[in-house]
Amino acid sequence: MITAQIPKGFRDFLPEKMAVRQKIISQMIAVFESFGFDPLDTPCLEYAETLEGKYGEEGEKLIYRFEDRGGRMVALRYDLTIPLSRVIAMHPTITKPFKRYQIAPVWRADKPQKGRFREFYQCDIDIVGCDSAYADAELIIITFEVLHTLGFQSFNMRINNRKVLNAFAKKSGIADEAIALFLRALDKLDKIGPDGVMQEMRTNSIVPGKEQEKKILQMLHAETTLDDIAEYVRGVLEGDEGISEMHSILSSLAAHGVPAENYQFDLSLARGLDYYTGPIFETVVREPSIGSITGGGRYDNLIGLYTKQPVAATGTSFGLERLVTVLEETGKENRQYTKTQVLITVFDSTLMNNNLIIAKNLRQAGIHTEVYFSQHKLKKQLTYASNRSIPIVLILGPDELQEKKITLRNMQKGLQETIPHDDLIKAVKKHLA
RNA sequence: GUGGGUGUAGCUCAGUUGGUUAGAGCACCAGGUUGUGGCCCUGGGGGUCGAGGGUUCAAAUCCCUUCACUCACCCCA
Repeated sequence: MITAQIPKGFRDFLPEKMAVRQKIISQMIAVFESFGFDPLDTPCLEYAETLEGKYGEEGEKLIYRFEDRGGRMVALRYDLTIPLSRVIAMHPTITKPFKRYQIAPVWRADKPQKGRFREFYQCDIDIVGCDSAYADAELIIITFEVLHTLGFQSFNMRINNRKVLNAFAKKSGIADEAIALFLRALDKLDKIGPDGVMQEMRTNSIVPGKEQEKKILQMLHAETTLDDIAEYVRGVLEGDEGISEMHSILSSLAAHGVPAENYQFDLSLARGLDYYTGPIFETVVREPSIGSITGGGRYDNLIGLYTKQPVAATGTSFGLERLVTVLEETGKENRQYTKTQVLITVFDSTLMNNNLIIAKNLRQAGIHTEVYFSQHKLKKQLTYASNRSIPIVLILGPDELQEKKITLRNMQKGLQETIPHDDLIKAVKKHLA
């Protein structure tokens, strides 16, 4: 027996859901294109080895992988960044810097919960073949523009840099093998506080001594500024580079007029994916508590894994479902989802051809028109229009036909008028205005 | 992957210490109104009580298994 279900963490999108999604997507694309980004698409399926070994230990477990009929190991894409890197490696002659956007589903074999699905849409923007920190800054500026356009009020874009983090770890005497653990502990600062982070570092025994512990704790406090960190890592080449990138980014954001309350340097931002090499960033919203709604960073070494020539790249990603969830919970969703503007009701089949001609004329005038096909009672036809929030209903029965007139009912106002045939388009437009 | 919570009508949920034909509101359908949605009135349809097994004279209720949903952790968009 077939049970009418779909796999856990997957979803159907009914028209009202699609309306919100499409609105977000079209506004987002407008912003992307205004910054010179072009669309690019890649297949859902990749060879497993293309994806493996890129995301780190935790990410690796979440890849949907399986054997196809030919015995090849394949995998559903886990994000849009790795497939893009593969494309760049396969097409080395593509003009750079290459700016692209992509809005497409990705799959993660995660346990679903609020704002977290096994299939979800990422909206990615990437700049390939440019190592300037201004490229990273532009991604953050676009993030702000998109969220601002969508009507988001309180959001916080956290910015950090892997080079600074590495230098921070090095100065604190953390061994190279322990850096992943160090970053993971650091990432929990929000949740468990400085002492909690230190506790976790102690249990993993990654800090060599008391002196280093004291230094780290000092850096974890909220008052710590970028200058304090710069002072701490001074002399480590990587650290100095990272600090200078941070200055470029922060000044760039200020120059673009991004409000200071919407972004900040945050030493505790680590990001889980292994492939980041430079600036990293993510956006969080306070309510609903849903984790991050965007995230990204620089991945200069990734493309080099597929080809001999390394290519610098940076990118960021919006979680479409999470954007929808936030907009819904803050009450910005749009209830009237149909695009239909006019419904033509029918009395009996002899009048149907007449209705079809009127519908054709309305459509030619750019009006979205739907014809009711079944000879249901008028009451039922009006209920249908009402349930779908169709604003205008045309009624043409024997009475109207005789006088060459049409009854136009404005469903929102509950008013109706009978007008001559020739005035129809003008009248409809008047009611829609 | 680890640990809680919840599964009863299309939806949101009641259902007493196990006790006869399992209820309500909303939604749906029909009529009141033979050419008029929303408000009101009347009536109606709809349930293998998530699934499988067990205990019992008797199970929505107790026990076991399993599936699904949900929340937290891990991690992340």
